[in-house]
Amino acid sequence: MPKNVNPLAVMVRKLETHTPLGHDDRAALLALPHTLRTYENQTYLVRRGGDRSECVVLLAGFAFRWKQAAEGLRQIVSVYVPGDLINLDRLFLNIVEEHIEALTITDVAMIPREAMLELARSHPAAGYALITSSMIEGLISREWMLNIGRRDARTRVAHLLCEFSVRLSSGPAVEHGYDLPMTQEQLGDILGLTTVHVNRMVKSLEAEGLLIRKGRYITFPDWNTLCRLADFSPRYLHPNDGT
Amino acid sequence: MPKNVNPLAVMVRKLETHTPLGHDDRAALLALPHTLRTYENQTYLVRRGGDRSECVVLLAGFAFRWKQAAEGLRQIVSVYVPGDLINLDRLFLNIVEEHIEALTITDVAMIPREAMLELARSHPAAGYALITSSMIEGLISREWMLNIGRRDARTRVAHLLCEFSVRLSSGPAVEHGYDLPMTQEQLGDILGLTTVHVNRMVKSLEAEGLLIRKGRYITFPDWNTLCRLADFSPRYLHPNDGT
DNA sequence: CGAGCCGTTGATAGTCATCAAAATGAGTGG
DNA sequence: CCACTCATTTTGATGACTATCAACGGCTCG
Repeated sequence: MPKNVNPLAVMVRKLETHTPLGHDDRAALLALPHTLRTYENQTYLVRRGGDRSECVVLLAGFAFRWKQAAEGLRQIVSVYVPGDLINLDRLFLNIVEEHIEALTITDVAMIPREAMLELARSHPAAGYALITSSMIEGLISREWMLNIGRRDARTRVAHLLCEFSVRLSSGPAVEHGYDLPMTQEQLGDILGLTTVHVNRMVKSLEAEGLLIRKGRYITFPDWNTLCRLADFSPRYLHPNDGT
Repeated sequence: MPKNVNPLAVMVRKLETHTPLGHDDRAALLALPHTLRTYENQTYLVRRGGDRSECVVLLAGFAFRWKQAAEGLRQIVSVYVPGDLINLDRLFLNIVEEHIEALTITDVAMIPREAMLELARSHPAAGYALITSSMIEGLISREWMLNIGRRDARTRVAHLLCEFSVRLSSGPAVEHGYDLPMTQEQLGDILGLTTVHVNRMVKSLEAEGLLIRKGRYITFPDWNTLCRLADFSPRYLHPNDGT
């Protein structure tokens, strides 16, 4: 990250993809007091019963939120990408059954809770943007529910890979290829599948020429066919386009 | 509903279960302009591309939100009970891939969008309460993801029945029995199972004496055992208790 | 009384989990 | 540079859970 660039700019840029902001609002968001931290891979960003006094913004790297069933099986319920506010809900709720963990090395900004609430009062449009981002998280959750509940394993895997492709590319012109930030075991924990079966589905997509892998880097030679097979449409990721 | 009672009282009561409100805030919520409507069973309360100018409050009856996969399979992603704001997210998002449908005959109040936004500006605590209720909806969604993704069919069914039992009983002292407002097919659409398999799981629970049915009315002779078997803990439904 | 929805049951098939173990690859230290 | 370790990916064999298909019974309602 270059010097002299406000670290929160990545968050503001993200908010502006779905909500228009005025100069004042943008300035107020960038002026939020914050402290920067770096977390290692596989450490908790937010833990059960942890501190509720700060809001965490993901600046670089990836993180995920998970829950656990009685038998120890894990379900990943959200994945966060740079610019995301990863625990906005903890401004309002005492959440004890969910954990947020770094998927890679991450840079985050911690913003005091009071500053967030005050911002929402003084700059309604900025508060509106924050709430909107949380509502989009809900949209994604519900699409995941559909994915897990009503699509077969291959379609599920393909759908998730498509979603990441869109979420990780900032602009529409970017090629559909990226570095998958997680293991197949973690994919399984997102999709409600076992590691073994995820592997077989990935290989099956590869065998059909819909996916090319070089290590963790994947590309999609035939994006349109893949989307059709995956039952994927990016509409739920960009709900306010054309409105 | 008796005369001289403000229909929105059911909503305010619900909000107060998770967020304390002052007299002013309560009064402002009750003073929201609204029109009352009744919807028949199986009609759309909110439909794709529909009107975004009003917020719908469920006063009596039940409703659900659903999405559809390519093959026509349906996934129910939320169920709403009296007092719920069922489309708060549409104040912020243009949602086209989700529908909200009445499960029973329902009474609703329609509140103009502008009045809602103005209320949030003039009475921050009331706005806070509204957002909190939306965050709780997110908590439930994520528990459903865990349920669908990582629990077997019997546990899934039992968990859902436990959840409804808690959500439908207003007070802690209420017995754990209620009138199930949906068919087994709809249960399947919530749980990602087929009708046939839901039926078998329900019967299996019944055979073990964990469930008694009289038509749609169900009771739980051994609530504690059922909760254990269902991997159910009501914590996610009452996130702010003890905080 | 017929129509239609809902719940129930049986037989069969298929998807995905489970168990076990071998490859691959990155990182470490000698 | 070469063992060596460890996480991750891959493969095979087997079995369990759930879907699918088909049909029947019960109930409500016009």
